[in-house]
Amino acid sequence: MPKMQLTQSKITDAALSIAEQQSYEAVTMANIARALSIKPPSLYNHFKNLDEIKQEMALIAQQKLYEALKDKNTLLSLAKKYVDFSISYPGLYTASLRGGTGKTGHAIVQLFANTPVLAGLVEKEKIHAIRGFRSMLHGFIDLQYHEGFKMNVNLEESLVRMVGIFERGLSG
Amino acid sequence: MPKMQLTQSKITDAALSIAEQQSYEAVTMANIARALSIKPPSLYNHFKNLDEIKQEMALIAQQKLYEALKDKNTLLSLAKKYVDFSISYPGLYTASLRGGTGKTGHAIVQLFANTPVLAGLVEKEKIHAIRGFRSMLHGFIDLQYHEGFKMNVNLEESLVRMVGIFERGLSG
DNA sequence: AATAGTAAACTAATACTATTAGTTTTACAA
DNA sequence: TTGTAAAACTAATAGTATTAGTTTACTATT
Repeated sequence: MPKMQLTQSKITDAALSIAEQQSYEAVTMANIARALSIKPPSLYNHFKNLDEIKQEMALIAQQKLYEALKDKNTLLSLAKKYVDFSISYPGLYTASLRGGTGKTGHAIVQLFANTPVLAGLVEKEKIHAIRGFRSMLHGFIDLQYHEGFKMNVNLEESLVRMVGIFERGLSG
Repeated sequence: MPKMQLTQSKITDAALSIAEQQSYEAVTMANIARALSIKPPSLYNHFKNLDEIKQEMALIAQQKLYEALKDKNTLLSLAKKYVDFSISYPGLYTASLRGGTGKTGHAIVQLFANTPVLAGLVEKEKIHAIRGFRSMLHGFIDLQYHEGFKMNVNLEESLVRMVGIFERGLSG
């Protein structure tokens, strides 16, 4: 009954907390409402629907991913941190995928673009290279995710090798 | 009321049809039951739950993927067919991911392993290379999927370049 | 052929999911 | 102080998977 001044930011904060501590699948209207001690319909006074909440979550999750990556400047260090983020915060990583490539998305792409092996390429080739590298990273993460993180032991070695092959393919 | 001799195979066939013609998300107990003109609870006489149905779907979908790939013997032709399959039958491709790496999964891996650029590598390196290549393919597909197949025009070119980079990184 | 047993369907109910309509309450501003 | 608007609510709908318990239909045996 009290008005508790609910805001969009409080809602997305709650939603991100759930994604981070439980899972992305646990981000439901009921769970968000419970975390805020309100009833689900109240959320519709601030967001059109669950999808809009997830859209907003994606933007913030992308910013957190950017923050984690921003001081890295080689393909390997970016790749390692990228994978590390997706393992440490799977819910946040999943959330980050549900948003298009906005401002933050471009900023992340720029981190890859400014890497030694990529910086020298002509624009067109650079775009394809970045697309390929990100595909590789995301695919690596997603396949691990689907297979339940089985062979964790070789995970880092596989990543290092993959990045090595890609770098050699670019510079050679 | 008639008994209509429902079998596991008829159920998975119906489920795969739904995945193929509608979407993987449309694979629900209600939809499967409707396709078979029965009520949802009847499905539980043949499968423990929806997850087991999806498990079985995964095996069959992997077989269909293998069939589509089996006559290809270069990384590029495999990659093109792989992406083609995922675009032509997104529901089937999604289904194929929900199963671990069983017999068919290994058969698919062998197709990559027998490729000219990979066949010569020592076993350990080969494993990492295959893992990397499949990650790249899957990531490429999944990112397109999440971004809604925006830039379809450059899709093929990006793929060709990616494969080129990877091949050069291996042989160089 | 009658009957027992089993397999496979059913109905009804539970507990979730998102969402909408309509109502009440709270807070703030005139 | 009172009116208005924002923000909460309750109640309901339609969808999801699943379970319990019941009935139907077929099959095999006596």
